[in-house]
Amino acid sequence: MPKNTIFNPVTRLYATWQPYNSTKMEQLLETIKLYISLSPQEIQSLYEAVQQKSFGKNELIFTEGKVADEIYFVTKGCARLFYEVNGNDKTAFFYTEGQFICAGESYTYNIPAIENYQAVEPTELLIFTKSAIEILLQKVPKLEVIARIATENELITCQKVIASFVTKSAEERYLDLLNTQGQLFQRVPQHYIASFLGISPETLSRIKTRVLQKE
Amino acid sequence: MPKNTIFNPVTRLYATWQPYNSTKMEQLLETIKLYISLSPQEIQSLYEAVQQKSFGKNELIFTEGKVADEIYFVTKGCARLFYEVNGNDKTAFFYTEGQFICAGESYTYNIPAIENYQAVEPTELLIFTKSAIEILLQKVPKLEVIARIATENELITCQKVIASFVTKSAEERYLDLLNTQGQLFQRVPQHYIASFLGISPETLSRIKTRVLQKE
DNA sequence: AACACTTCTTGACCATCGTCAAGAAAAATA
DNA sequence: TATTTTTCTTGACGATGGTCAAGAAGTGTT
Repeated sequence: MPKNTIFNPVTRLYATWQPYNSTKMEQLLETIKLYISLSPQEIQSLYEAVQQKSFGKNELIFTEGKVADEIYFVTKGCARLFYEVNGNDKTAFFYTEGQFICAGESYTYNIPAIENYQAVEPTELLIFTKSAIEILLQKVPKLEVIARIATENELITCQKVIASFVTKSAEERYLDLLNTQGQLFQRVPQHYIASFLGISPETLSRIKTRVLQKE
Repeated sequence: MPKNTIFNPVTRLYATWQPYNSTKMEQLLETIKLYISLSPQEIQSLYEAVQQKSFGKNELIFTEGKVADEIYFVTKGCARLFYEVNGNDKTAFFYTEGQFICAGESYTYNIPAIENYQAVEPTELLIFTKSAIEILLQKVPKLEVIARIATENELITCQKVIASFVTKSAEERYLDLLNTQGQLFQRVPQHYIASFLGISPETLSRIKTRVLQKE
């Protein structure tokens, strides 16, 4: 049995049980507590719905072509969303601690995904399978609220990204990212950030020196 | 009393009542029926929650600085989302028949919106005020599903737009738009489309001639 | 410490894009 | 229909960005 086998409720008897790590779970609970409160029993149901998995640096979390049937929650590390486009890959988004990851269209409409997700540092995820979520939501319907809020927040974030592409120059987007997500520059290779900004690595390098000279 | 006054439940006694147009409502019902079925009583509740308003060409539907407390549904015409950025405006999205419009962050978190919405052709909207939605969802909880689906679909659309900015050139984005939303070029001024593609009107004009020559 | 590998920077050169300005075409208005 | 206004196109030119290539800096591995 390979290490880090994903726990699958359907094949429960055969899979390696990955005990949840209470520290990791607490991080999810913190996020949930921002919006609703849960009884000990409800928390127990949550525990039963989730598994945990660790990914090494550069390890792939999910690859295109598959139908997504899991939602991930980042408890540690950083992952990126990238698209494989004729040979080279393009980073479209970063996910850090406290964020949910889901290949939305694939998960919702059961079609093959075009997204890839990869750990860019050692990363730990909580994993909810679709079937586990169905069971969980029957037991604890008010968690629907969390799903709605997570979706709304991601939508708001995406709309801001689009607004930045439409209204701002590459240099402005770089400065914005520096102000709002500065830690990313310490955590992920610059060429990933470049493609997230919609430019080449060389251009990002030149923008950086240009900005430094202005100071 | 100006024509087309927005019906406001709070000032019901003073506002002009805009009777709903059953043809327009049917369009909304068609959209809803794709996902759930409603009893005659539930449809009646929906009718009571909604008002209708017409906008002339170029009329502003919603402007930045206000806190959004309404969701719109386009039954006829076309609207654009634009941002006002030091003097000139930048179009970030188009909404046509069957789509919901909502300044998400403002509506969700009660903060002033930075978005503007404008009719680019004579446009007719169904309007749901926040308070009317609250009442409606208490009466017909299963409409929550529609809210969730509409949010999910908009998220998926936004993710595709971001993917196109990150992975494609301006010319490729133009060709994509032509294939998927070609009618837009017959309906809205080209400089709106240009800024939606993240380029200047002149560049779009040149891309068009370049593409024509390739054929 | 030595080596390999990845990442980052820099230069050269060319392609693309933005801006300004002028005029043509199309649409709205009188 | 005539006139005004808006939209679209085209040219010129400068700014920005992409690509290729070389080398430097930094990481990780043995």
